[in-house]
Amino acid sequence: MSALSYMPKNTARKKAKPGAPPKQRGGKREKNKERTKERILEAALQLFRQKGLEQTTTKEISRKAGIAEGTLFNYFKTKEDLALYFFQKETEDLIRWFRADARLQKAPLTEKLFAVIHRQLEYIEPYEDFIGAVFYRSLQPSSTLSPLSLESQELRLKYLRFIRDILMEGEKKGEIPWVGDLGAYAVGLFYVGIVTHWLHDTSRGKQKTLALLDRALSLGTNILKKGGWEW
Amino acid sequence: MSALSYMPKNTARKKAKPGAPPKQRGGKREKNKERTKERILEAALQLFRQKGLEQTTTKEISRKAGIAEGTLFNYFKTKEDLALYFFQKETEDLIRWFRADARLQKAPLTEKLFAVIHRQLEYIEPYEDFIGAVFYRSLQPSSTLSPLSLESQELRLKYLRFIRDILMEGEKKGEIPWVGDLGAYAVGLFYVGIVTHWLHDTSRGKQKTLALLDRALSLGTNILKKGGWEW
DNA sequence: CATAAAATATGAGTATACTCAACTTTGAGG
DNA sequence: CCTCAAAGTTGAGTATACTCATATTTTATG
Repeated sequence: MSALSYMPKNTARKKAKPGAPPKQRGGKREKNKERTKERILEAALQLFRQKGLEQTTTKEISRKAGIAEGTLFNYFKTKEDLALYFFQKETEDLIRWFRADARLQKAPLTEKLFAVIHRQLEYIEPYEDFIGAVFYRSLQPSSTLSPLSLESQELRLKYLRFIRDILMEGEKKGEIPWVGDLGAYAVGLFYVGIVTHWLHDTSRGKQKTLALLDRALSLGTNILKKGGWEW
Repeated sequence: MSALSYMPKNTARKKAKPGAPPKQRGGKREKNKERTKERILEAALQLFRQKGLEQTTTKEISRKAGIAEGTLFNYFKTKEDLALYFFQKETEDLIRWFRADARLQKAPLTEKLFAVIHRQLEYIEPYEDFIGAVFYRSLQPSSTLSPLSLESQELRLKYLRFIRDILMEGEKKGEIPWVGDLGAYAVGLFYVGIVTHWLHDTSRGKQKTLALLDRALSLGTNILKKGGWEW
């Protein structure tokens, strides 16, 4: 072997796409990443439901997902972020589900809102044990301390825009007067209240919360019809 | 020295009050405890305001308070508990302050509620940086995971009872129809909304939130006067 | 005052969320 | 197939909230 074989080859090789990311479809890399993310989410969900958020360690999640502990943090900035992911996914599913239901599109506003909130409660039911720890944090405004806040803000905005759209349909059909963005904000706030009630509700099948939900929505739309919003 | 001096004296000494705690007034022990608690709170408040909740370590707080790190946990179960303490104290102060103001006792309901909420906002202003992190947690329902929840529930109940009393005065004077416990709950929920708005409000002196507070309270009482609550 | 029990303080130790420098895998270009 | 840069993985290391066995202080009692 000559010394030459150790010399660096001066074949000024092009960097593989230096600026924009390659983003090729169906590559092994992308497929693996997706599978790993799925495995983390599955492991986390199972453990959160089993032992709650605080009692589940990131070490456990990683072991169950078959990865190193450090890898988990390549996928989710924090453990809280991981928990919040379920909400993000649910919000997206919720919007898709609502838009796909033709009958619901024509239903009265009250029914629409009831259906939306009811579906959300149904979804969070299995997570009851760790939901309290995560739900309220998703409301926190952005702060330099929490790298999560931006994302949870985005989630909140997506939800508010969705509600805004539903209300606007009601406005157009003359079911309620113009309530603007504040209307969506009020519904969001109402949802917080319902979840709080739901978390405390020990009645069979959370019947009390469902009853409250029904009555409060009727009350709200009735008030709006009477023009209570003009102030 | 004889071996006898090592023998246990068999003078069957009475245990100093075995059952009930001594609870003596003005003792050195009680005085020291109070002073230490004050020193911890002072140090914590200063640091929280300076660097926020997350960035402040318990080691720092202890050092500033002139105690060992372990001692801090003899006074407050968790760091969160320490932060929550400010709210507890404020709620107690708030109730005292309201009851001491004779003019306010006779004012219309809207003014009472505005005064109460406005004072709360004023109080939390200096804590803005860490309030978001603590405020929403104080809403979480009890859970075996969080040893804090019981206390924060108690705090919430104290506040709700206070609001309930104010509303009851309005009911008696015929300012609003009977709203019951749910009325207090609604005001509490409204307060959550106002604080959320306040946290996001970048207008000078939080003017927008104050305007919203004023208008929303008028709207609310007007609706109630019209009998909107009957459902 | 002397003593013991109870209350409180202490800080080294533990558990765990998260970081980071070193290692491995992938895929484009030759 | 070979090379190499970029992407991704790894687990030992770090920071820090909280625990607990031991030491110290206070108080009640003879």
